[in-house]
Amino acid sequence: MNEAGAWTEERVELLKKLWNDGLSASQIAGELGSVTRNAVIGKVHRLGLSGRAKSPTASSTPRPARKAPARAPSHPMAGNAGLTRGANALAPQYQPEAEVEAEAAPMPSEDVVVPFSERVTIMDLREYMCRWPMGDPTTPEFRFCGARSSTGLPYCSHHSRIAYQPAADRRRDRRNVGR
DNA sequence: CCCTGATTCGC
DNA sequence: GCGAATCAGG
Repeated sequence: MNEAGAWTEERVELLKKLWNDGLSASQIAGELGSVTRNAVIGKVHRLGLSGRAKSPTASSTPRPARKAPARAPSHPMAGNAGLTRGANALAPQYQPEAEVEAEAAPMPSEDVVVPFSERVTIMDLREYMCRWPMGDPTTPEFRFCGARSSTGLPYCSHHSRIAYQPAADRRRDRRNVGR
């Protein structure tokens, strides 16, 4: 029996295939199962596949050898509270590369349903909150989406798609993202 | 707040 | 060789 988590020929081939196809490490990890995205990335690098189609900024990629916390961080970052991320195996989006669809609707007036509980006023608006305007700005009932937005972006992932009109999202069968 | 890949380093 | 922890960017 093949041990789950062992890099067999099949898994490596699938890994290379998916990686070459443009899938993200987390997605590949989710597809393979029993492996985290870190494992996938680690294997990818080990195979020498790193950099499938990333920015040419590689030239300016100084790798200052980090300190030496390695795996035994005597003390975490000074003042880091609630930052418990790390091996997050998730499958968010999936974009092969040529997913053209004639789904270019004439802009459906965002019939998106945003929970009121999510809506916030300018006072409660945070940097990481979606600034998608909702309602009439001239009325006191004007609110913002308030959903979490990718740092740097003014809107949440959902409204970003509407704002920038990239393309339709392609759902991907997600497996157990346990570990 | 979330995600992405890249790198390091203990096992 | 493997992968968690961590970094750095988006």
